[in-house]
Amino acid sequence: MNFLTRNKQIILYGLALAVIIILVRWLEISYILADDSVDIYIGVIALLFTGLGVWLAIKLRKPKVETVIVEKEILLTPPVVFVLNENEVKRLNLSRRELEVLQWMAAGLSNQEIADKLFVSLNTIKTHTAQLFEKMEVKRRTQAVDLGKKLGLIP
Amino acid sequence: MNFLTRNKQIILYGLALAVIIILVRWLEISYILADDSVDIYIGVIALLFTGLGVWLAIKLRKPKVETVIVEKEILLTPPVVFVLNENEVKRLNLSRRELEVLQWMAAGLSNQEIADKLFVSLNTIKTHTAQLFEKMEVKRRTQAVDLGKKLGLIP
DNA sequence: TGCAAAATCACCCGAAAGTATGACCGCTGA
DNA sequence: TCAGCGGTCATACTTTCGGGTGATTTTGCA
Repeated sequence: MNFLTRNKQIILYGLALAVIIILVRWLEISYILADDSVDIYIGVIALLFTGLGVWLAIKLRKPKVETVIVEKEILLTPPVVFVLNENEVKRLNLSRRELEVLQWMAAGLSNQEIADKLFVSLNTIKTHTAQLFEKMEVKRRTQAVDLGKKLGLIP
Repeated sequence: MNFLTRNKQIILYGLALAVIIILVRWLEISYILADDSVDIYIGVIALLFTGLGVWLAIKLRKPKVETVIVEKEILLTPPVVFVLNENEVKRLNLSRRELEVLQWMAAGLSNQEIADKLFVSLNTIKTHTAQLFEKMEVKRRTQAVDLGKKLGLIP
């Protein structure tokens, strides 16, 4: 069954060949074709079988080449490399120490913990935070952290 | 000039046809071909021109389609659309209210402001935050916000 | 080298945040 | 039906935060 389907073109071609040969033979026997008309005869046969060949080639040649589109998903991870928004730092006139305090604040440290980490007194950190809030125009450390992230001051 | 190049195949085919017809005519004249051998003669011609047809078809038929592999880079932008990390919510056993409070906390609201926004008392918010901190194992709202962002609980 | 800005520290006070505990209500699943 | 949970609220207390003010030292730069 599969054989028939797969070789349908070839079988059809063979049958067509047979039919044409039979036809030609019959014409010949019937004396319809004179000896003189051999040229035309050959021409017709040639054209016929050329057409057949073309058809065969087109049919048999598989559509084959498929366009393969490979969709490659590439996950970009922008947060991996944090770049400080220098412009905002300048605009807000934030000092280095204030920015540092802001970063630790964002990490969830208390003023005391920041003080310990930076080896300064609690009061110093308080001063820094107070200045920071004033410059950033916020009232709470949570607001400062939120705004800081939005402005690209902290990762 | 261009005409010649573009129709080279067709011209070649025509010429081949002419040559073969001349050849056949010559054979006929030379009495090499007897009347009896017409079948074989036709068969040969048929095969010949079928081959020609196939060759023609293959040659003429387009500079076959090339395999095109397109690597499509799809940018995934995670920050654009925030999806809540349900797994973490379940793991930490956070209630809806607690998550809500966390979100407002992350926006920089004070407990009193959150209370006003949710139309509940300050004490209620305090209870929620206390429970939240216990479940998240943190001690401060800033820590909760930081961890919440890392775990995908808040945008 | 001098000066402004930055960094440091201190004290006080009120506000906000966080801790601990107890209580009430409504819903739900065993 | 009853235990458990989520949500609500309250009181009392401690800790931390933030505002205000003032002062000294350090540092970067013109």
